[in-house]
Amino acid sequence: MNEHESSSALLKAAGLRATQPRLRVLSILEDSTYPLSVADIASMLKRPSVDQVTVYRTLETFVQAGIVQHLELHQGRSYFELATREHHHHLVCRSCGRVEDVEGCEMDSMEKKVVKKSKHFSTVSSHALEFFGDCKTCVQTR
Amino acid sequence: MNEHESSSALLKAAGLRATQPRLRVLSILEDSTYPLSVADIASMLKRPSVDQVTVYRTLETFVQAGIVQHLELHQGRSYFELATREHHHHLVCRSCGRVEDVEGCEMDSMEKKVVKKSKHFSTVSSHALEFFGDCKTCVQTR
DNA sequence: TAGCACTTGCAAACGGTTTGCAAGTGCTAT
DNA sequence: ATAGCACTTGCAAACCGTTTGCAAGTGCTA
Ligand SMILES: [Mn+2]
Ligand SMILES: [Mn+2]
Ligand SMILES: [Zn+2]
Ligand SMILES: [Zn+2]
Repeated sequence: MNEHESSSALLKAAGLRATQPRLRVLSILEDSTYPLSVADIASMLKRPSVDQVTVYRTLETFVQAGIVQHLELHQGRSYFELATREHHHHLVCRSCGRVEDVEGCEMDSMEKKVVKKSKHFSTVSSHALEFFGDCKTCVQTR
Repeated sequence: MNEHESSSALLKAAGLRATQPRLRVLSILEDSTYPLSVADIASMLKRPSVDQVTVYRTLETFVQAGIVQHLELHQGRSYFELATREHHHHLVCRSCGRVEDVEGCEMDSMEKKVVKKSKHFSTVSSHALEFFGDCKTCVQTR
């Protein structure tokens, strides 16, 4: 089974039609080593192009199906990456936007403390954590 | 020195003119126990009203002056709170948007680990951390 | 291979935020 | 106290990422 066939199977297993736009978006996400914005993905989809609206809808569909994770890294823009990875966070360059994975989350104990101390909440179901800095390239250029 | 005078002095110390809109926005932030959105603040400014654009510019000015902190709690909306507080994080209700402070940040050691493991970054200057859950009121209502 | 439901493209709407510009106001120097 | 200027404000409109409506297109099933 080649990769096209397996992607197709993945979509069908999720109850989704294996359409051209979906297969191509999935392939782009599989090839990327960092989270991508909708604009990133749309700009990689040429010949034939895929409408940006279709990219939005495809990603939303993938999120609902649990195939993709939606991230809010900075300034109100949405980023997406495959959900097949272990829970992790990101390190973002304030200057160029470069994103690097941060493995190893140690928030479990803190979440418990948060619940214990909270007045208005009895459960904490998730958290968002990003680190910010300037990447070596940007530090050098300055 | 009453509170109006001290607010006025605070602004002047930052090299800012103590205008009516600025004094009123500052007072609203001082009175709030949780971060406020621009819409929140604008809706509290009646008789006479203050244009939403002015609220945006005032908050941006305050952020530059280090008086106010800009938070991105969840997609598409900016929140602001006084920067005079100790570093802390927030617990946000996914259902109604209620926000509660979370005191006690334990990220220092994790930031060091992140830097040590990073390939492309040599410093981490800050982090954003929010916890999400459903507040007791929303859990009950469901 | 035909038919239908699901999916896509296009245009337009949306909502938070930013910008341009003329009118207004706080501050400083008289 | 007042005049003058720079800074600030209000209003209208632009901006930009995202969402929605609808007709045309396409994957899947029978
Ligand atoms: Mn990642
Ligand atoms: Mn707070
Ligand atoms: Zn985590
Ligand atoms: Zn912290």
